[in-house]
Amino acid sequence: MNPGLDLRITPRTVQQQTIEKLRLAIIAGVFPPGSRLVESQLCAQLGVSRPSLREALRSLQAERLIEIIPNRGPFVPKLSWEEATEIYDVRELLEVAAVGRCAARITPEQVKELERALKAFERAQKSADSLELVTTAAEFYAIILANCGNAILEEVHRGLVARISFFRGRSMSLEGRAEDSLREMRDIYDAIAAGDKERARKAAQRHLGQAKA
Amino acid sequence: MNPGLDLRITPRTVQQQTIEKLRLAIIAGVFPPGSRLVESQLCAQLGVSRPSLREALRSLQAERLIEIIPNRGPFVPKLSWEEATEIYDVRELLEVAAVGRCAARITPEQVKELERALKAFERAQKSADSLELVTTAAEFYAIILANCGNAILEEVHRGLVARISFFRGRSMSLEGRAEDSLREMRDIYDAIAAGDKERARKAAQRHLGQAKA
DNA sequence: TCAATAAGATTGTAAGACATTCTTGCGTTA
DNA sequence: TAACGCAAGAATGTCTTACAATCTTATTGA
Repeated sequence: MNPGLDLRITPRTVQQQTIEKLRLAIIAGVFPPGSRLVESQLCAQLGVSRPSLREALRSLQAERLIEIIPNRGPFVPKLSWEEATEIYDVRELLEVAAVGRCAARITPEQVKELERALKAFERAQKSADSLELVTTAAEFYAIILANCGNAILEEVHRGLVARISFFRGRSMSLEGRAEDSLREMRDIYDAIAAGDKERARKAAQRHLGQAKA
Repeated sequence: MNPGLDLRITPRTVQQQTIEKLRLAIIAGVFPPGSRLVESQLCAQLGVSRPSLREALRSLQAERLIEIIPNRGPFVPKLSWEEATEIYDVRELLEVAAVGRCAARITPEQVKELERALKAFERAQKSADSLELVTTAAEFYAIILANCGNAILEEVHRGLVARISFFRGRSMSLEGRAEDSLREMRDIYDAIAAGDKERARKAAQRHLGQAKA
């Protein structure tokens, strides 16, 4: 037997589902930044008891997706421009590293996956669908992070991306930017497919540097 | 009035204190990796009710300081060598970046603070106190992270360091390694004090590369 | 010896209760 | 009129109790 393999089936508990529903709702912007989350209302909407809900809220607080002020309750934080910039900076750091690592270890099968993601982004760019652009670009990077060979790197990255999800819907909609993005992402893809670590890092650095502006 | 300044006084709630006590206990190794955390026992030890304790446990779970398997309860995870390596890699990434940023923006006052931390490490090295070595080295880096100008970077770093705290007690005790560390850390300090970003990054890279072995 | 079963322990979830704190509207007063 | 203070209502923090579901362990029987 392989002792490292855990075949345990984890039943989906109530508050686990509560966490996921709330997380998705927050990321999707159902609760806009600044809005308060009233326990009694959420209990009614989700159909769970207050203890279960509160446990879920604590998890989301630890993820920094919500803030909880004692005696005032939880609310969705408003990202200041400063905080958003800091998150973007760290995210860039992680993504550049991930792209480099990915180039050094990617398999042909994963290259195919990445190619599919790139084509999805291309389609989104042609259809000028702003939401699709964001989604497919995120998917492209998610694949890179998933294949960078470091699960921690991926985990931290996912946490940061979740926190700026509301912000990102606004950024990609700038005209003309999408075309540049596609070219830059293709550069990244080419370098990764060629297994050229340094070129991949440079391309990613360029892309993210552009996106910052 | 400065709208960015939040003067709110946050009362220390029961489960906030519970989180902190448990976090410290886990980091300090009171609950060794692999040990189970039984709710009823913790309630009695901490003097809090089960709902409060469970909320605290959810927070720690989100921080990855504990794991909770449904119907089996929480336990302190055993770090595999693989996971530890991944955490170290990301930590290195963050620290090198932080050292560079720190060098570019440090104030004379902060240099003094860093100097004190370095001297504390030097004293620990002379007294050959293994625990002190780990503590003071961590403090040295904590100061750098606190002054790197990016709170997110610091926050992520702190989360990762907490997860490998139990691991680190074992590493620094190697004979001779402390002397090298001191020299390398002095290099980092000198470069930061001189405001030389690239030299600081190189020195940090060298130090962490050494520590990995 | 091994498997099946039953008892005990632990967790997941809910409901209720109460003190504390925050918010808000109203009335009073300068 | 404006500012202050007070009181009522709402929401949260915390605890207790309760019970079903699940896991662990010990016992029993083949």
